[in-house]
Amino acid sequence: MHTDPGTSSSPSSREKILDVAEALFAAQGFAGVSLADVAARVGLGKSSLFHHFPGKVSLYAEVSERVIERIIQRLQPAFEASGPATERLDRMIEGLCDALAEHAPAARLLLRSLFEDHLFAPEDEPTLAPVEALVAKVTGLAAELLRDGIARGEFREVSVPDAVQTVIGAVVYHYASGEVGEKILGGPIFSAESVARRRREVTTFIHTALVASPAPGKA
Amino acid sequence: MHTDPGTSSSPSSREKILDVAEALFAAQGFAGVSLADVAARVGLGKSSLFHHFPGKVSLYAEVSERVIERIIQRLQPAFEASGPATERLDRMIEGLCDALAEHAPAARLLLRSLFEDHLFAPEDEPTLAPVEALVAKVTGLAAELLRDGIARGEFREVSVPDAVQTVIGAVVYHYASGEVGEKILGGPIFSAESVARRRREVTTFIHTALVASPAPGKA
DNA sequence: TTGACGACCGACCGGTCGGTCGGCATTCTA
DNA sequence: TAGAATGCCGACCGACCGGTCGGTCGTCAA
Repeated sequence: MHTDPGTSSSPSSREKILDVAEALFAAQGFAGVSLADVAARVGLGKSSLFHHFPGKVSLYAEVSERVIERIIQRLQPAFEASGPATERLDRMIEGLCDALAEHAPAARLLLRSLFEDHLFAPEDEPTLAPVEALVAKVTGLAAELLRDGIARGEFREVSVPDAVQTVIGAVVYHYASGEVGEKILGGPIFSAESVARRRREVTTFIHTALVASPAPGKA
Repeated sequence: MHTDPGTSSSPSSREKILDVAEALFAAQGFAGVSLADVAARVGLGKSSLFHHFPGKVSLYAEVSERVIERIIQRLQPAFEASGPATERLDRMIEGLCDALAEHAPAARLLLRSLFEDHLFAPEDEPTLAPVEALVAKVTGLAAELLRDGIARGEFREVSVPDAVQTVIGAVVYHYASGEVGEKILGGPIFSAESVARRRREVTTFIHTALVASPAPGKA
């Protein structure tokens, strides 16, 4: 009947709006983006945006949902696998790296979505609720993976919530760090070689930090 | 003669403006904050803000400078010490944790300052330049510490820029994670016990990840 | 007593914000 | 061919934005 995100309604304009809005929200934040700018870059009149989305917050929420869903899709195999926790951990981090690396705005948008809670009125909460649910889902699965690894004796006995927080920060921040990160790296963040090196480095870093036994493995 | 930031001019109002602006910028971002709101919370008329700061970007820049300078002050002893790199590393991370923990808005403001580059016009660059310089200084010192530790054989042979990025993300993100972080923790972020636990966990995490030899130390 | 000065204010400016409204094509349906 | 959606648009609205302006008030030095 109504908006069926995926194929029906207008397959072109709606997706284009989401793409443009995603890039702009990531670069300038919710308050820093004007719908007139979004519309102009898509090639539509501003009022046409309201045909596809009831308002700015809804557009922002849908953009965020799309980003997180894409990441969850990448992490699913790591969570569903049944091997040793160390391997699932590596697969999770690699999947997260890949998801963030192949879609530049994702990391910034993700971190921003954590910061910009206080910008929305209480009446907007139901609109944002699905996003919060998705975040809670993925962090819950990560915590479960860590708990399992500790129970199996594969990981040190760390505080699981703190470890989840550390992993999120260590992985996500890098792809959101922009110019500051590139100045630290001395080169681009999203080049093929940089992405590959980052994946290797951060996976080893977290692996080494969590695994109890001395030998980090065959890698 | 004119504005001497520190003690002269109006010791009260100017500091109050900076305090209020810091909290608001951290919570809502540069674009999300209105000067009218700042003025109202300080208890001044909006036009009085322009008496102390030439404009919004200058206010933002000075707030950011103050935050980063406070952090650098905390890290100084770690950088100036001359003991083993492992101890300096621990001291650096603990200092960073303390600085971020005792001043709640700091972490969010810090991360935001990385994200909100694209919000400012080229003409604002000279105003923001001191902030970038301070960030470059502290990241440079951290990189130096890591390089030294590797040269001494105390740390694994990691990619130093990546390790710096990982440390920043692992430490800073947590104190900026807000409601999401508290949902993951299952409790407050800035309570005394939470801060102490976090400090211990993240220090051990990074220490374990970087140090080649097994024993993480006495702490 | 005077006069310069810093802190402060209300009123106001041009411009931009998110959002609304009525209407114009095109296309699908019957 | 009637008619109902659908996608889109320009014009418009009230609210709010950062910033300016002219002026008031208390303080302090001469």
